[in-house]
Amino acid sequence: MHANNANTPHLILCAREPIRVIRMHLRICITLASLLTFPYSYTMISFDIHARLPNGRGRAGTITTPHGKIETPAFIPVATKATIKALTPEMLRDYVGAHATLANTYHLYLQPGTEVLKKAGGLHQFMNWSGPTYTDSGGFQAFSLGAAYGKNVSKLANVKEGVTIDTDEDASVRLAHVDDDGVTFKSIIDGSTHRFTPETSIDIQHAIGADMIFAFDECISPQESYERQKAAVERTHVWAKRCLEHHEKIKSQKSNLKSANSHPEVPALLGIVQGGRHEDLRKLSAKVIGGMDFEGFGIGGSFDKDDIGTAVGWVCDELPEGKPRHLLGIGDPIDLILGIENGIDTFDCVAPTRIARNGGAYIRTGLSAQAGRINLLNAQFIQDFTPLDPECECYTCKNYTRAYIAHLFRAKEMLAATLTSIHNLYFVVNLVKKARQAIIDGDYEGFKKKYLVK
RNA sequence: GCACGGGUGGCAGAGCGGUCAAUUGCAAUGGACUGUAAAUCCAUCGACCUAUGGUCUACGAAGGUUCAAAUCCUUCCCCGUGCA
Repeated sequence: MHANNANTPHLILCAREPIRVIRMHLRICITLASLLTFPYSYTMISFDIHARLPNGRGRAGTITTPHGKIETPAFIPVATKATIKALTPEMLRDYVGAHATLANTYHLYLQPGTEVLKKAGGLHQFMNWSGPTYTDSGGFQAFSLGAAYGKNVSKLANVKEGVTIDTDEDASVRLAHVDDDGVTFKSIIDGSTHRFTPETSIDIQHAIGADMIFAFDECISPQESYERQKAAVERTHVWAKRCLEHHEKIKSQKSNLKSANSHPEVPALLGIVQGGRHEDLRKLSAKVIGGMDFEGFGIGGSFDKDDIGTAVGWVCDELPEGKPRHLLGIGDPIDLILGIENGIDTFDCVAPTRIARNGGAYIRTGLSAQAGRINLLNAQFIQDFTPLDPECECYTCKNYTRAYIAHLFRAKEMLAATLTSIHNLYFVVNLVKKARQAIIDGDYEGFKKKYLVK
């Protein structure tokens, strides 16, 4: 089942029947397993693969959750604080066409807190999003509020430009400190101290109530040494096991609480692979995490800016075939294409909305790095009465001009963020949808040629 | 008309003899943004040049004092307030 299909593309392309049989077999196994282990709780998720790329990695499928389906590959917009910034959930559904959202444990734990989430009836009801949801575990905040705090450090490094070692010893300014047992955070809201462990992260995520939750991992800077990367991988593996055990414990508790009319919903737990830019660490992590009983996988940590696809491929080749793979925090259009062809099923990323709020709009002419983006604050758009992207069919592009949105940005009107966020999210969500269709149609290369205009 | 107060770079507004091409904010120009610390951050912002430095022109205008003036003095021109 876990065979590496990278070298056997013909098998994938030509033999549809065997795949269907394997898929059926797999579903039966999963169903049986969940019936035997957790007879009283509703699962969780299932994953079906419908088509594959000739390279054996990329695939098109469907994740089924208690709140609906996600057709994969899919781009999952980020709703950190239970809101897609500047958008209503209705806009996300009707104008963007997104299938799911991803919220954040650390942020929702601080504000409004799990009691409010529980009383609201869970994340879906609270934010009025009826579709599938994820929560991230808070592991990333150990990085962004820790080593990266106050610095211009991205989790993407450019190896060609050289990677400097992080020698900054002034840890006092950090808002997060990691040790073997967990992470001590300071609240970004009021500075109060809070402790996250694998167990508390899982507890909080259960309380928030998403369909899919992530293990608590350690994400570190790409500037850290190999030794430090290795240590983070090992720590992440220990924490993954603890998350899984704690998750199982909560599941059985929920099962025991079962009454005739209650069907406690249990989220699916996804393990996270780390390993930075190092092939051996990535493969090791994928093997270890992939061997644990997660329902899906996240791929986190830092990457080489120029070569995300390769690292993703190392990992996906090691992960079990039949479970969904989520590439955490990656969303540049070019990276989505590279991720998909290397075996990623879902992505989340703040880039489309953050870039939108800062005046940037994706355009179709060239997805290579900066070529595929315009800055609406540039003087040249003040009297440009064309749509953001002339080839785009989103709500914003059908109804508004660059000149108008440029005016809104200069006037600091909120609608600028809304219109541009709709466009950017539509852009990436639909780019991935088109990739999915191309996989199903067997013309991924044609798709790439069309979208990778230099 | 008299008495005060004031005229500083696109705007607002510091500076009140040398360390001032002039604090700061806004505006402007460009850049960055990849599991959201982010409607944020960074750079530039008098002109020119053989450009981690140099030259010139600048703080209403014109003179003057001084080694040195946005800063002191004189006159003029504007603006505000008060009194006639």
